[in-house]
Amino acid sequence: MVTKVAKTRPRTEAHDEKRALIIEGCATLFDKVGYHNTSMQMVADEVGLGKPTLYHYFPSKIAILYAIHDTHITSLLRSLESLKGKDPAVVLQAACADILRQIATHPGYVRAFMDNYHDLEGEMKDSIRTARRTYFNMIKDVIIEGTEKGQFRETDPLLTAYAFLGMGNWAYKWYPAMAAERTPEEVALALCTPFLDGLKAK
Amino acid sequence: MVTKVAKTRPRTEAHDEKRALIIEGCATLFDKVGYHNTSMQMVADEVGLGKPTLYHYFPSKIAILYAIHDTHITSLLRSLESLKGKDPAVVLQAACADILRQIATHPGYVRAFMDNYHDLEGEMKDSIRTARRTYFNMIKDVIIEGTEKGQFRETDPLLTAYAFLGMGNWAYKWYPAMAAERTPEEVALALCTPFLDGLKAK
DNA sequence: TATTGACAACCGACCGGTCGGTCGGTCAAA
DNA sequence: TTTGACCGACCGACCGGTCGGTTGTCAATA
Repeated sequence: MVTKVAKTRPRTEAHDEKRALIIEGCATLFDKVGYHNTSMQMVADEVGLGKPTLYHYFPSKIAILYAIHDTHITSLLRSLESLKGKDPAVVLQAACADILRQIATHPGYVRAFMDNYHDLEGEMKDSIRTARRTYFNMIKDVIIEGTEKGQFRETDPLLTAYAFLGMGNWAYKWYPAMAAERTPEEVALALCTPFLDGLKAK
Repeated sequence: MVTKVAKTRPRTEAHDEKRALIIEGCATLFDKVGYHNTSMQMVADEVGLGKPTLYHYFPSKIAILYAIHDTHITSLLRSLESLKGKDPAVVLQAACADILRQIATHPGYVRAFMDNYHDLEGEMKDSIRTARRTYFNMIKDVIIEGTEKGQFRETDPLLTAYAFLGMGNWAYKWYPAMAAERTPEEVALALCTPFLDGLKAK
């Protein structure tokens, strides 16, 4: 029988595409009416499938919510990772622009990520919590680095990180309404300039 | 018949107290599990009443959500109103402390206010939207005033107001966990200092 | 090359359970 | 005897998820 070469069927090719399609449809609805007001039937209609077919691609509604969380936080982490080594102030402003870009291009992902984290359960919640913590600590470490280099004034880095991320994260409430007129980079500059100037050591 | 003194029955006295009790029980549950995961039966059990009795005090679940929104925003508005005339930077920091105080003392109110505004309907939503706008515009006007007085640098007051409120509002996600160790005033100082310093004109 | 059979994709109909809300009534106070 | 406070039992709607089955396609076989 030698080696088990060809694995039964394609599986990955079209399958993963449909999965992505379902996630996208879900995100659209989550953006419009929120997670709890979105039924699986609505998702099925949005994607053009029967409701039972959704369960060929995801084991449960929460699993889709998890996929959305995972996609979003993975994207943010990868982006922040690629900024390593740059100047602390530059990293912070770029991270802020990242968040705004996600809000502009994937509002449903961000809304679910912000409002429905507590609806995750078990291992899914653990996994996302870990990723969230990693992201937060990376931001906090950038602030600590800036302080140690003498570029930032002495602050409580925990609270400063919360303040900084609050500015950016909160934008999911208002930025979608003006995303057509203002680029993420432009808005990130306006948001970060006073904050970063105040943070800079005299 | 003279003046219509005693109105049929007590009505107001104990009635309003029970209403407040129901609101408080609701807020406790909203804080713990969120609006959508709180059933009217859970509220009834929390308050020690039968479920139908709740409907003697509120016409619907949404009406309780509205009462919570109304209580919260009214409190914030009254507080901000009382700061009129003071120095812009002082007003902003005090407003930030107000928000943090509300988060510490009424976390359920704040969580519902942040996460479930879109679940309000009709006139209730209109009314809260108006109050939210009023509050936001008052903050924006304080920023404009600071700029006109030459105390703040020139900025886009809209985005600056969003940035400032984002810092404070976002705290409902993390401040409850440390509210026992850090006072609202203390945290408001840490949050506002870099931001306000950066905002101040050179 | 034709046959076959295994499996992915798909779904109409249905199920158990829960939810917001109501009905019809009891009871105590005044 | 009126009226507010109260609630056990109930209802219709809807939701997440499943069942049982059909179809289309492709790889192995003969």
